[in-house]
Amino acid sequence: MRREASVLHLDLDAFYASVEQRDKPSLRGKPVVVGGVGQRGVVATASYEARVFGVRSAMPSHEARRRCPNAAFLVPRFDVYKVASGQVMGLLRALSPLVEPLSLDEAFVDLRASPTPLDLSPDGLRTLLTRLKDDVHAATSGLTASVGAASSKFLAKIASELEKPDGLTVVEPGTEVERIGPMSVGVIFGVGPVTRERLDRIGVRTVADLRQVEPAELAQVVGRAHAESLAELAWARDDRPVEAEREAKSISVEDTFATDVKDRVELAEILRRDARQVASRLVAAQLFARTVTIKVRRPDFSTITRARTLRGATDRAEVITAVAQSLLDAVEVTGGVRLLGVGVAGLTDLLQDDLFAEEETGSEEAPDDDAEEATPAAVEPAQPPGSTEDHAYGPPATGWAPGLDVEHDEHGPGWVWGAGVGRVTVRFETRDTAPGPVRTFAEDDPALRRRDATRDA
DNA sequence: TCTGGGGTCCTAGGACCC
DNA sequence: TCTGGGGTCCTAGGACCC
Repeated sequence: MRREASVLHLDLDAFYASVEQRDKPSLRGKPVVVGGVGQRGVVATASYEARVFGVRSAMPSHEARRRCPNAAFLVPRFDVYKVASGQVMGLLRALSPLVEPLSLDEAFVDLRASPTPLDLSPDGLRTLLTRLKDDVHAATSGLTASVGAASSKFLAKIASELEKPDGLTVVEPGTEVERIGPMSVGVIFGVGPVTRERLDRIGVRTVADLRQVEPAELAQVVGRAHAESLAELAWARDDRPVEAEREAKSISVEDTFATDVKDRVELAEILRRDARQVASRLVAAQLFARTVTIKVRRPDFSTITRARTLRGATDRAEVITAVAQSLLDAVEVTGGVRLLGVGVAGLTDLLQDDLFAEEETGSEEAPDDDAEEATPAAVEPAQPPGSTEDHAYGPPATGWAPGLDVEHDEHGPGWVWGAGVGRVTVRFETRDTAPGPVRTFAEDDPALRRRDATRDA
């Protein structure tokens, strides 16, 4: 805890949905839901207009449709969100170099680390934050942020939530303990539904209630490590530093299939494709991994993971594929698989470790008990590449998912309003136009193309 | 027509070593 | 052949976050 409210937390309001409303004038002021549009999709972000109908993040999309059938349901356009996020992070770094992004739409800033001294008095902070919000609005062509400043990360994050959306709250140092006392324990980062329920059973509902619990009892209910941090946070004691550079600890790729997959050959192909993606992300990050993990979710939603740690690290797709495949071989899948994923952990940037991994899967003889799994050569040819590219688990066959940016030779730029039964409906408008007209085309109309909207800004 | 995808951190048990 | 304790590494599962 600091003497001054020098920790800033910024959170962009309904971020994905707000970007969509910015770029699609006809959706401004209307309910918008961004997320998976398939049968098994869930809501990533709902606009405030959609929240009125009870649509929430992580809700199944079909439930969101039931609650708000008139909402526009769009797939995420991460490339565009990344551009906006980068603009906002840039503004934060201009305030102070010590910025810790939590996601595309959220970050902490340590204002104490500013090279030029800032006025950290409550009034000074309100001025600073007001200007920051204006700058965000201008730089992103209209997005709003909620910001909070306080003496710790914990309080700053609570502060930014208090007046959402478009909020600004400075928690004056010295008022923290009384401020959070009446709040639900759920405001504490790390207290989710399960912990809340457990705390509720011992009569703890508010942060102030938490202060009355014996440490031993708390540890019994939520575990030792968790208990210690909860007890501290209940008194607003939080010394966690803002950390700019956080190194990745794992990389993973997973897919939930539109329909459950039972065929092992098909699963092997998916596994290989996922392993290739993981490997290319390792290569891009110049990292190597020692542990390979697979994740299998069954139709009843039960989920298992299987992991194997290699003697050395690797970034090779063939190695990751071979290990993942041998792990999958030992998993019962006759009932079908709903989700399959591949991940790596134990990351290192030491190149020489890779030599060991090559040994492991490269050796022809494998006499010892703990000898490695099949060689890549034995696994790779199991299925001709590309044979299952267009699949139930992939994107829609035509690629015309609602929300995507397109361009038509005659009508210009627009976005996919809907697609199906061989047709695509497009609304021709952009961020800088008035709401535009809607037209329908054959899905294979040669005049219609995907468009890269990241250059619009 | 239940329940995404990408992560982090913690716990608990077993193997293994000294 | 009467039973230790600490430390590290690994695996599996689960809570939680955005």
